[in-house]
Amino acid sequence: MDSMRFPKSEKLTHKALWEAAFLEGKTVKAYPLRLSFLPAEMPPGVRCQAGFAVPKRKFRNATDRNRIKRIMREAYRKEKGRLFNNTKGQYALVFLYLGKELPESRIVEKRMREVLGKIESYEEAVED
RNA sequence: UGAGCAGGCCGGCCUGUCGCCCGGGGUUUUCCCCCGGGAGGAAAGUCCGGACACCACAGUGCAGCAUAGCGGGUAACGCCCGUCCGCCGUAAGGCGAGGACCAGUGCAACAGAAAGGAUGUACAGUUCGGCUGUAGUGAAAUCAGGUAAACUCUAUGCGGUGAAACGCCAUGUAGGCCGGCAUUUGAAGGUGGCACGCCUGAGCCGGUGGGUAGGCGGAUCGAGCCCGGGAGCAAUCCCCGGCCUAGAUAGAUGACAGGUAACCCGGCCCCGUCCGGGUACAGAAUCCGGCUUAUGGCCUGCUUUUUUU
Repeated sequence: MDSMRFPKSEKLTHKALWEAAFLEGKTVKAYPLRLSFLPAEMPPGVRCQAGFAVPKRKFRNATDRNRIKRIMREAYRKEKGRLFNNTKGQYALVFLYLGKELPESRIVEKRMREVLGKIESYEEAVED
Protein backbone atom coordinates (compact mmCIF):
# COMPACT_ATOMS: atom_id res chain seq x y z
CA MET A 1 0.00 0.00 0.00
CA ASP A 2 1.48 3.29 -1.06
CA SER A 3 -1.10 5.45 0.67
CA MET A 4 1.43 6.82 3.16
CA ARG A 5 3.20 8.79 0.45
CA PHE A 6 2.66 12.47 -0.19
CA PRO A 7 4.33 13.35 -3.49
CA LYS A 8 4.41 16.75 -5.12
CA SER A 9 1.50 15.93 -7.39
CA GLU A 10 -0.77 15.71 -4.33
CA LYS A 11 0.28 19.14 -3.12
CA LEU A 12 -2.07 22.01 -3.88
CA THR A 13 0.17 24.36 -5.81
CA HIS A 14 -2.27 26.06 -8.12
CA LYS A 15 -2.86 29.51 -6.75
CA ALA A 16 -6.32 30.09 -8.21
CA LEU A 17 -7.55 26.69 -7.02
CA TRP A 18 -6.15 27.41 -3.56
CA GLU A 19 -8.05 30.71 -3.41
CA ALA A 20 -11.25 29.09 -4.64
CA ALA A 21 -11.09 26.29 -2.09
CA PHE A 22 -10.25 28.69 0.72
CA LEU A 23 -12.98 31.22 -0.08
CA GLU A 24 -15.75 29.18 -1.73
CA GLY A 25 -15.24 25.68 -0.38
CA LYS A 26 -17.21 23.94 2.36
CA THR A 27 -15.66 24.50 5.77
CA VAL A 28 -15.47 22.06 8.66
CA LYS A 29 -13.64 22.47 11.95
CA ALA A 30 -12.05 20.33 14.63
CA TYR A 31 -10.06 22.70 16.79
CA PRO A 32 -7.26 23.56 16.19
CA LEU A 33 -7.79 22.54 12.55
CA ARG A 34 -10.01 24.13 9.95
CA LEU A 35 -10.51 22.40 6.60
CA SER A 36 -11.89 24.03 3.47
CA PHE A 37 -12.63 21.59 0.67
CA LEU A 38 -13.95 22.04 -2.84
CA PRO A 39 -14.77 19.38 -5.41
CA ALA A 40 -12.32 19.85 -8.27
CA GLU A 41 -10.96 17.98 -11.24
CA MET A 42 -7.57 16.44 -10.51
CA PRO A 43 -4.73 15.34 -12.79
CA PRO A 44 -4.69 11.62 -13.71
CA GLY A 45 -3.69 9.37 -10.80
CA VAL A 46 -4.40 12.02 -8.16
CA ARG A 47 -7.38 11.85 -5.82
CA CYS A 48 -6.94 15.05 -3.83
CA GLN A 49 -4.53 17.93 -3.52
CA ALA A 50 -3.84 19.38 -0.09
CA GLY A 51 -2.35 22.65 1.09
CA PHE A 52 -1.47 23.80 4.60
CA ALA A 53 -1.53 27.29 6.05
CA VAL A 54 -0.58 28.91 9.34
CA PRO A 55 -1.49 32.56 9.94
CA LYS A 56 1.49 34.84 10.13
CA ARG A 57 -0.34 37.01 12.63
CA LYS A 58 -0.29 34.33 15.30
CA PHE A 59 3.14 32.88 14.56
CA ARG A 60 5.65 35.52 13.66
CA ASN A 61 8.63 33.19 13.36
CA ALA A 62 8.97 31.25 10.15
CA THR A 63 10.39 28.29 12.06
CA ASP A 64 7.18 27.93 14.05
CA ARG A 65 5.01 28.14 10.94
CA ASN A 66 7.20 25.60 9.17
CA ARG A 67 6.98 23.17 12.08
CA ILE A 68 3.19 23.39 12.31
CA LYS A 69 2.80 22.89 8.58
CA ARG A 70 5.06 19.85 8.75
CA ILE A 71 3.08 18.35 11.60
CA MET A 72 -0.18 18.91 9.74
CA ARG A 73 1.32 17.43 6.59
CA GLU A 74 2.47 14.34 8.46
CA ALA A 75 -0.96 13.90 10.02
CA TYR A 76 -2.62 14.19 6.60
CA ARG A 77 -0.12 11.77 5.10
CA LYS A 78 -0.96 9.15 7.71
CA GLU A 79 -4.72 9.62 7.67
CA LYS A 80 -5.55 10.24 4.02
CA GLY A 81 -5.72 6.53 3.15
CA ARG A 82 -8.94 6.17 5.13
CA LEU A 83 -10.45 9.13 3.27
CA PHE A 84 -9.55 7.68 -0.13
CA ASN A 85 -11.12 4.34 0.76
CA ASN A 86 -14.36 5.80 2.08
CA THR A 87 -15.04 8.55 -0.47
CA LYS A 88 -15.29 8.82 -4.24
CA GLY A 89 -14.92 12.53 -5.05
CA GLN A 90 -11.90 14.56 -6.01
CA TYR A 91 -11.19 17.56 -3.82
CA ALA A 92 -8.91 20.51 -3.30
CA LEU A 93 -8.18 20.70 0.43
CA VAL A 94 -6.85 23.66 2.41
CA PHE A 95 -5.99 23.15 6.06
CA LEU A 96 -5.71 26.18 8.32
CA TYR A 97 -4.25 26.05 11.80
CA LEU A 98 -6.40 27.99 14.28
CA GLY A 99 -4.44 27.42 17.50
CA LYS A 100 -2.25 29.96 19.20
CA GLU A 101 0.48 27.63 20.45
CA LEU A 102 2.68 24.92 19.02
CA PRO A 103 0.63 21.70 18.88
CA GLU A 104 1.40 18.11 19.86
CA SER A 105 1.53 15.71 16.98
CA ARG A 106 -0.85 13.11 18.41
CA ILE A 107 -3.55 15.73 18.99
CA VAL A 108 -3.22 17.02 15.43
CA GLU A 109 -3.45 13.45 14.12
CA LYS A 110 -6.62 12.85 16.12
CA ARG A 111 -8.24 16.07 14.87
CA MET A 112 -7.14 15.30 11.33
CA ARG A 113 -9.02 12.00 11.53
CA GLU A 114 -12.14 13.86 12.71
CA VAL A 115 -11.98 16.56 10.10
CA LEU A 116 -11.49 14.09 7.24
CA GLY A 117 -14.38 12.06 8.59
CA LYS A 118 -16.60 15.08 8.06
CA ILE A 119 -15.93 14.91 4.33
CA GLU A 120 -17.31 11.37 4.38
CA SER A 121 -20.46 12.66 6.11
CA TYR A 122 -20.73 15.41 3.53
CA GLU A 123 -20.59 12.92 0.64
CA GLU A 124 -23.27 10.73 2.22
CA ALA A 125 -25.53 13.78 2.67
CA VAL A 126 -25.04 14.82 -0.96
CA GLU A 127 -25.88 11.36 -2.27
CA ASP A 128 -29.17 11.23 -0.35
C1' U B 1 39.05 31.36 43.84
C1' G B 2 36.11 36.20 43.36
C1' A B 3 35.38 40.45 40.13
C1' G B 4 36.51 41.98 35.28
C1' C B 5 38.72 42.60 30.03
C1' A B 6 39.89 40.63 25.15
C1' G B 7 39.84 36.75 21.54
C1' G B 8 38.60 31.94 19.43
C1' C B 9 35.52 27.46 18.82
C1' C B 10 30.99 24.39 18.92
C1' G B 11 25.63 24.91 17.83
C1' G B 12 24.61 17.86 19.57
C1' C B 13 25.47 12.38 18.42
C1' C B 14 23.56 7.08 17.47
C1' U B 15 19.62 3.45 16.03
C1' G B 16 14.80 2.17 14.03
C1' U B 17 9.87 3.03 11.31
C1' C B 18 7.30 6.18 7.85
C1' G B 19 8.14 10.39 4.45
C1' C B 20 9.95 15.22 1.27
C1' C B 21 13.30 17.83 -2.60
C1' C B 22 17.52 17.64 -6.14
C1' G B 23 21.24 14.88 -9.07
C1' G B 24 22.97 10.13 -11.19
C1' G B 25 21.83 5.05 -12.59
C1' G B 26 18.52 0.72 -13.46
C1' U B 27 13.67 -0.34 -15.46
C1' U B 28 12.75 2.41 -19.47
C1' U B 29 4.89 5.15 -20.92
C1' U B 30 3.57 4.69 -16.05
C1' C B 31 4.70 2.20 -11.57
C1' C B 32 8.90 0.97 -8.80
C1' C B 33 14.07 0.10 -7.06
C1' C B 34 19.39 1.44 -5.98
C1' C B 35 23.38 5.17 -4.99
C1' G B 36 24.88 10.22 -3.62
C1' G B 37 23.64 15.18 -1.69
C1' G B 38 20.16 18.37 1.19
C1' A B 39 19.78 25.36 6.17
C1' G B 40 22.61 29.31 9.64
C1' G B 41 26.19 31.64 12.75
C1' A B 42 23.28 34.63 12.75
C1' A B 43 19.90 31.85 7.06
C1' A B 44 17.17 37.51 10.76
C1' G B 45 16.89 43.23 10.56
C1' U B 46 17.27 44.97 5.23
C1' C B 47 21.24 49.44 7.79
C1' C B 48 25.76 50.26 4.36
C1' G B 49 29.09 48.49 0.16
C1' G B 50 29.56 45.71 -4.45
C1' A B 51 28.72 41.94 -8.49
C1' C B 52 24.82 41.22 -12.05
C1' A B 53 20.53 43.15 -15.23
C1' C B 54 17.84 47.10 -17.90
C1' C B 55 17.45 52.28 -18.93
C1' A B 56 22.80 56.35 -23.08
C1' C B 57 29.16 51.23 -20.97
C1' A B 58 25.17 57.47 -17.36
C1' G B 59 27.13 63.13 -19.97
C1' U B 60 26.31 68.80 -17.96
C1' G B 61 24.07 72.06 -14.27
C1' C B 62 20.88 72.67 -9.98
C1' A B 63 18.78 70.30 -5.95
C1' G B 64 19.48 66.26 -2.58
C1' C B 65 22.15 62.53 0.29
C1' A B 66 26.47 60.45 2.60
C1' U B 67 31.37 60.64 4.76
C1' A B 68 35.11 63.64 7.94
C1' G B 69 42.56 63.50 12.41
C1' C B 70 46.61 60.92 9.66
C1' G B 71 48.33 56.46 7.03
C1' G B 72 47.22 51.67 5.08
C1' G B 73 43.90 47.26 3.32
C1' U B 74 40.01 46.07 -0.20
C1' A B 75 36.09 44.92 -5.98
C1' A B 76 33.99 48.61 -2.73
C1' C B 77 32.30 50.66 1.86
C1' G B 78 29.70 54.38 6.52
C1' C B 79 33.78 48.09 7.06
C1' C B 80 38.72 46.35 8.79
C1' C B 81 43.99 47.31 10.49
C1' G B 82 47.81 50.64 12.42
C1' U B 83 48.70 55.24 14.73
C1' C B 84 48.09 60.37 17.03
C1' C B 85 44.78 63.20 20.11
C1' G B 86 40.61 63.57 23.66
C1' C B 87 37.47 61.20 27.34
C1' C B 88 36.27 56.89 30.79
C1' G B 89 38.53 52.91 33.88
C1' U B 90 43.14 51.20 39.67
C1' A B 91 44.27 48.08 35.39
C1' A B 92 43.67 44.58 31.22
C1' G B 93 41.16 47.70 28.01
C1' G B 94 36.91 50.57 26.11
C1' C B 95 34.55 54.77 23.64
C1' G B 96 34.79 59.09 20.09
C1' A B 97 30.05 62.43 13.26
C1' G B 98 37.89 63.99 16.32
C1' G B 99 37.72 69.46 9.00
C1' A B 100 36.22 74.89 9.56
C1' C B 101 32.89 79.64 14.10
C1' C B 102 39.56 85.31 10.82
C1' A B 103 32.76 84.10 5.24
C1' G B 104 27.73 85.02 6.80
C1' U B 105 23.20 83.90 9.82
C1' G B 106 21.48 81.91 14.38
C1' C B 107 21.50 79.93 19.54
C1' A B 108 22.87 80.03 24.91
C1' A B 109 20.69 77.42 31.38
C1' C B 110 22.18 79.76 36.13
C1' A B 111 24.19 84.33 37.94
C1' G B 112 23.92 89.52 36.69
C1' A B 113 21.33 96.25 36.08
C1' A B 114 22.88 94.77 31.34
C1' A B 115 24.99 89.08 26.88
C1' G B 116 24.97 93.27 21.31
C1' G B 117 22.82 99.11 18.28
C1' A B 118 24.29 97.48 27.43
C1' U B 119 25.89 101.29 30.61
C1' G B 120 22.23 100.69 36.69
C1' U B 121 24.29 101.39 41.82
C1' A B 122 28.38 102.92 45.14
C1' C B 123 33.10 105.28 45.37
C1' A B 124 37.11 107.89 43.04
C1' G B 125 39.18 110.73 39.02
C1' U B 126 37.88 114.37 35.37
C1' U B 127 39.51 118.14 29.92
C1' C B 128 32.46 118.38 33.53
C1' G B 129 31.11 114.79 27.87
C1' G B 130 27.38 108.61 30.72
C1' C B 131 34.23 110.73 29.70
C1' U B 132 37.66 107.23 32.62
C1' G B 133 38.77 103.68 36.49
C1' U B 134 37.53 100.38 40.61
C1' A B 135 33.87 97.30 43.19
C1' G B 136 30.06 93.43 41.96
C1' U B 137 27.88 88.57 38.38
C1' G B 138 30.00 85.37 34.98
C1' A B 139 33.85 81.20 31.03
C1' A B 140 33.18 86.09 28.73
C1' A B 141 31.07 92.95 30.05
C1' U B 142 32.04 97.37 23.03
C1' C B 143 37.14 93.21 24.95
C1' A B 144 35.45 89.45 22.81
C1' G B 145 34.62 84.08 23.69
C1' G B 146 31.61 79.23 23.19
C1' U B 147 28.51 76.29 19.94
C1' A B 148 28.54 73.20 13.31
C1' A B 149 24.50 65.12 16.20
C1' A B 150 22.57 74.78 14.54
C1' C B 151 21.86 76.53 9.45
C1' U B 152 26.17 76.93 6.75
C1' C B 153 31.18 76.60 4.46
C1' U B 154 35.30 73.28 2.76
C1' A B 155 37.02 68.54 0.77
C1' U B 156 35.65 63.83 -1.25
C1' G B 157 32.04 60.42 -3.13
C1' C B 158 27.15 59.20 -5.08
C1' G B 159 22.63 58.73 -12.12
C1' G B 160 17.90 55.68 -11.43
C1' U B 161 15.42 51.05 -10.62
C1' G B 162 16.06 45.99 -8.02
C1' A B 163 15.71 38.95 -9.40
C1' A B 164 8.34 40.76 -8.76
C1' A B 165 15.38 43.06 -12.35
C1' C B 166 16.04 41.10 -17.13
C1' G B 167 15.71 37.43 -21.53
C1' C B 168 12.83 33.64 -24.26
C1' C B 169 8.22 30.83 -25.39
C1' A B 170 2.93 31.10 -25.00
C1' U B 171 -1.03 34.75 -24.70
C1' G B 172 -7.88 38.16 -26.66
C1' U B 173 -3.45 44.70 -24.14
C1' A B 174 -3.94 40.06 -30.40
C1' G B 175 -6.39 40.29 -35.35
C1' G B 176 -10.58 43.16 -37.90
C1' C B 177 -13.74 47.59 -39.05
C1' C B 178 -14.80 53.27 -38.69
C1' G B 179 -12.90 58.37 -37.69
C1' G B 180 -8.72 61.77 -36.61
C1' C B 181 -3.32 63.12 -36.43
C1' A B 182 1.55 61.97 -38.49
C1' U B 183 5.86 59.73 -41.87
C1' U B 184 12.82 62.98 -41.87
C1' U B 185 10.71 70.70 -41.65
C1' G B 186 8.98 63.92 -37.89
C1' A B 187 3.39 61.60 -34.86
C1' A B 188 4.43 59.20 -30.62
C1' G B 189 7.46 57.04 -27.00
C1' G B 190 11.87 55.99 -23.57
C1' U B 191 15.31 58.04 -19.52
C1' G B 192 15.71 61.22 -14.39
C1' G B 193 13.70 64.78 -8.42
C1' C B 194 14.10 69.12 -12.05
C1' A B 195 16.29 71.67 -16.47
C1' C B 196 19.33 70.35 -20.50
C1' G B 197 20.92 66.58 -23.25
C1' C B 198 20.63 61.77 -25.27
C1' C B 199 18.08 57.51 -27.54
C1' U B 200 14.17 54.78 -30.42
C1' G B 201 11.64 56.33 -34.60
C1' A B 202 6.43 54.79 -38.30
C1' G B 203 3.10 54.56 -36.33
C1' C B 204 -0.17 56.86 -32.56
C1' C B 205 -5.08 58.41 -30.38
C1' G B 206 -10.52 57.61 -29.94
C1' G B 207 -14.76 54.28 -30.92
C1' U B 208 -16.67 49.15 -31.80
C1' G B 209 -16.29 44.10 -30.22
C1' G B 210 -14.02 40.34 -27.30
C1' G B 211 -12.40 38.24 -20.54
C1' U B 212 -7.12 34.39 -20.85
C1' A B 213 -2.48 30.93 -18.35
C1' G B 214 1.08 30.48 -17.33
C1' G B 215 5.91 28.08 -18.23
C1' C B 216 11.30 28.03 -18.89
C1' G B 217 15.93 30.56 -18.40
C1' G B 218 18.27 34.05 -14.93
C1' A B 219 19.74 29.90 -10.68
C1' U B 220 23.92 28.10 -8.26
C1' C B 221 31.97 27.74 -9.60
C1' G B 222 32.32 31.96 -6.45
C1' A B 223 36.13 38.85 -4.66
C1' G B 224 34.71 30.16 -3.14
C1' C B 225 36.66 26.51 0.68
C1' C B 226 40.90 23.54 2.86
C1' C B 227 46.33 22.27 3.75
C1' G B 228 51.31 24.16 3.45
C1' G B 229 55.01 28.11 2.41
C1' G B 230 56.33 33.37 1.96
C1' A B 231 55.78 39.22 2.62
C1' G B 232 53.77 42.58 6.39
C1' C B 233 53.38 45.25 13.43
C1' A B 234 48.46 44.19 11.46
C1' A B 235 44.15 44.33 8.28
C1' U B 236 45.56 41.84 4.01
C1' C B 237 48.22 40.07 -0.21
C1' C B 238 51.21 36.43 -3.19
C1' C B 239 52.64 31.25 -4.45
C1' C B 240 52.30 25.53 -4.57
C1' G B 241 48.84 21.54 -4.04
C1' G B 242 43.93 19.68 -3.23
C1' C B 243 38.32 20.04 -3.19
C1' C B 244 33.07 20.87 -5.54
C1' U B 245 29.85 22.22 -1.02
C1' A B 246 21.40 23.12 -0.72
C1' G B 247 18.79 24.98 -5.02
C1' A B 248 12.90 24.93 -3.09
C1' U B 249 9.12 28.19 -5.86
C1' A B 250 1.72 27.88 -1.55
C1' G B 251 8.28 27.33 -0.93
C1' A B 252 12.02 20.44 0.12
C1' U B 253 15.81 19.69 4.04
C1' G B 254 10.90 16.35 8.12
C1' A B 255 7.51 13.46 11.84
C1' C B 256 7.47 9.82 15.60
C1' A B 257 9.89 6.28 19.05
C1' G B 258 14.18 4.63 21.97
C1' G B 259 19.17 5.46 23.73
C1' U B 260 23.22 8.92 24.96
C1' A B 261 26.89 13.51 25.88
C1' A B 262 26.75 18.37 27.83
C1' C B 263 24.06 22.05 30.34
C1' C B 264 19.64 24.00 33.00
C1' C B 265 15.40 23.34 36.52
C1' G B 266 13.17 20.55 40.47
C1' G B 267 13.19 16.47 44.19
C1' C B 268 15.44 13.70 48.67
C1' C B 269 15.14 10.59 56.56
C1' C B 270 19.17 8.47 51.53
C1' C B 271 23.21 14.75 48.62
C1' G B 272 25.42 10.34 44.73
C1' U B 273 28.65 7.04 39.19
C1' C B 274 20.85 9.10 42.36
C1' C B 275 15.67 10.10 40.46
C1' G B 276 12.27 13.07 37.31
C1' G B 277 11.57 16.91 33.58
C1' G B 278 13.55 20.19 29.70
C1' U B 279 16.78 21.51 25.25
C1' A B 280 19.09 28.59 23.20
C1' C B 281 18.16 32.03 19.16
C1' A B 282 16.07 30.65 14.96
C1' G B 283 14.50 28.48 8.43
C1' A B 284 18.10 29.67 2.62
C1' A B 285 14.94 32.34 -1.83
C1' U B 286 20.06 36.03 -7.33
C1' C B 287 24.98 35.96 -5.14
C1' C B 288 29.07 38.02 -2.30
C1' G B 289 31.83 41.73 1.69
C1' G B 290 30.45 44.17 6.26
C1' C B 291 27.48 46.24 10.32
C1' U B 292 23.59 45.56 13.90
C1' U B 293 20.34 42.67 16.76
C1' A B 294 18.71 37.55 19.14
C1' U B 295 20.91 33.30 21.71
C1' G B 296 22.85 27.89 24.83
C1' G B 297 27.66 26.38 26.10
C1' C B 298 33.11 25.45 25.99
C1' C B 299 38.26 26.99 25.69
C1' U B 300 42.59 30.31 25.76
C1' G B 301 45.20 34.69 27.18
C1' C B 302 45.33 38.96 30.22
C1' U B 303 44.10 42.58 34.44
C1' U B 304 43.03 43.45 39.47
C1' U B 305 43.44 41.84 44.29
C1' U B 306 42.80 40.11 49.57
C1' U B 307 37.50 38.36 48.33
C1' U B 308 39.25 32.78 50.00
C1' U B 309 43.07 28.97 51.18
